[in-house]
Amino acid sequence: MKRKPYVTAGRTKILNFFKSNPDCQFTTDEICLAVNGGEAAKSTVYRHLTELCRQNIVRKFRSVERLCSVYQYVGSGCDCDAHFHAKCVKCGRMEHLDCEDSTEFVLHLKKEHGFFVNCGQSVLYGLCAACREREIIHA
Amino acid sequence: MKRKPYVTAGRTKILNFFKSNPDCQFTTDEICLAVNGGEAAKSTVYRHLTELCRQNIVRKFRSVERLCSVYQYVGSGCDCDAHFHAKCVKCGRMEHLDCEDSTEFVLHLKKEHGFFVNCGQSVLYGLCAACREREIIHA
DNA sequence: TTGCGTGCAAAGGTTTTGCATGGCA
DNA sequence: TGCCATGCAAAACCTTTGCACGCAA
Repeated sequence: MKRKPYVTAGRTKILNFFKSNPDCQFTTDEICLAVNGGEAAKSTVYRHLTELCRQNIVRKFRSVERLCSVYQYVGSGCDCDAHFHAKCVKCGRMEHLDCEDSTEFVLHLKKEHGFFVNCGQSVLYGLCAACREREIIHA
Repeated sequence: MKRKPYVTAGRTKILNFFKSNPDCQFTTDEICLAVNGGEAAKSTVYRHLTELCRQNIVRKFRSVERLCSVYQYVGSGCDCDAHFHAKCVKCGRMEHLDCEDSTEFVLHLKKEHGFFVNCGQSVLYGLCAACREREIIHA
């Protein structure tokens, strides 16, 4: 049987997609769909994502809603291990909380609770201003 | 073929296990094993856990290490939606950060970032004091 | 021709679901 | 007897892995 012609699901395409949607997390489904209309093999996309994670260019998180992974671009030179991340459960946008209060809170955790938090791994979930607004209007 | 006799994997057994290990998260494997030596059917345990979640007695989280869920007792009368949780990635213990600074940080997120955080859903990952100590000694 | 990227299929792990049955009231 | 909890198996879902092949240098 003839195999279908190859679709480029290459690293560059995936990276470009991430870069054009900064601060957002995507499932593998979404990445597949965005990169080539879902035509490429999932396994190929997984392989690229695994490699990109290994190189600290993207980061792998666990989805709160579903039992799957989500990926986000972190290669923008921003040190994501130094601040918290706030993810809107509505629109999926990820905010980098790179402010003094955030740093202070990390220090507080260390001093008062003896807890050495790993910021890069810790995501705060909630509603961003825009989505909150929309929710109030619709209520 | 004869089916093996029934093992009580009941709600009460699971609840007792959770209560005797407060602030800890468990995988379904661990729950099965603890409740009746792993003899009960997983599906039954899942059914109980789903029901307990629906009633807000236990809470379902996503494991950071593996692609599976972990469950934790939250029915102790403590309002877990009002404070952050810090989970030690080493020992698995979950600390409730019920302090003023935590509350203030939530307020800061709202005021300065317009972000309405859902505390109950937000888990900070890192190392607790004890595990950090051990890590330093072994280094 | 050589080597890398890709597609396909199978396997592995977690969770859900359907159905028949055990066991208690 | 009737009902609910349980066991078992299959299915669904996400991810990984092995292998063969397309495609470009």
